[in-house]
Amino acid sequence: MGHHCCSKQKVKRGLWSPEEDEKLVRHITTHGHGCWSAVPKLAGLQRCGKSCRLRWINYLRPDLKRGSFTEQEERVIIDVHRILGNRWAQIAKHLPGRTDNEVKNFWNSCIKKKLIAQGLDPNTHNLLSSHKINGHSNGFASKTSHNHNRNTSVFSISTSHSNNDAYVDMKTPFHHTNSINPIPTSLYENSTITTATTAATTTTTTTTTTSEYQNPNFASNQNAHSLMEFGSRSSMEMATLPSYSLNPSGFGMFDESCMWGSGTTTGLEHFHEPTRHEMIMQVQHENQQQQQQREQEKAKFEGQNSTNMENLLIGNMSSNFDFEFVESALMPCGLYGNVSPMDDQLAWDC
DNA sequence: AAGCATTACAACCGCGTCCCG
DNA sequence: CCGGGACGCGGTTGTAATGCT
Repeated sequence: MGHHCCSKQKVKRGLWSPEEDEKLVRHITTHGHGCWSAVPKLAGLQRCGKSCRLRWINYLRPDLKRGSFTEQEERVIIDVHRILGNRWAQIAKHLPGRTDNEVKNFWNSCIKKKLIAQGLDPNTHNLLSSHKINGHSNGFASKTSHNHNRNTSVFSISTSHSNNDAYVDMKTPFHHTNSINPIPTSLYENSTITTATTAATTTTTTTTTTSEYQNPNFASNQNAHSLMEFGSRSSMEMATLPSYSLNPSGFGMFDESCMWGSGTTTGLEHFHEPTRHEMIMQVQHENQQQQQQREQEKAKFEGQNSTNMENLLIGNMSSNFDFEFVESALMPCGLYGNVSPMDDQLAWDC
């Protein structure tokens, strides 16, 4: 059965033969495709126009880049997917020479599995529930907990739990993060920072939702429980991650208001045990803000080519973002590399 | 070596959107 | 405004290649 556009014709389906490819290429290179529904007849093919279009776009187009995806391309896919979700055509626009079909297949066959293996939900880029924090001995959890609590106000952390080398107070809504993170380093060759965040400069511990790009899968169903799912990862797992980021999903990374030292407090002295009501209100408030921001950012993002994407991402860093400070002061603290629990206080002090 | 399972990728299908008469 | 054709997109299926027992 052919498509409606060519239902009158007897069309072939399935894999294309080299002869068919040749006919299609010859026709399009000499005449252009014009109206696709007319192509099969003009090219002498027993195919439906839609099939010809697909074959050309996904396989025969001369500008296609063949071969496996590079690590950089993979990072871009993950990053953009986190923002846009399964919008393969949009994602593919950021990867010259790659098609939406190719990106989609690569995602389903490879990236998805990698993320799952790292304990990340490929749809939300959040930690899977099976990877909730269950112990407190890992540095990743402690590091992220520190860096998150500064902009999540009523939720706070404590490092005073003596039984654990780095205790995480799970009241913190860990999903609360700062936009694109990580950004592939290769996209930012002129920048001295290897992991970028937006530099929303919150100066107090009151709730401040920073810019955040999230895909629809992540957006709407957050609740107090799921917010806690961002959690631990063993240092061994962390060691396997690319150096550009602690968390390839980009979620739950840093609170720059703490890291960049723009605030007047360390956060640690602002311990406040939230009431249940406060927690609920907090979560609702954040969800609302995030939803609005996601919509705005998504609108901005759509239609951007890769160059504009870089500009957009960089543009979201505030002007007082101190790259040199970040690189010189934080890199040694392990904030951009593998993290050990021992780095915790040191990083904070930075 | 054979059979089965898994993987990777090409291709199809259906639906939504756009455009034009 | 409406209807139909063309196109684009995302989900799904089919199939060849590869790996494993």
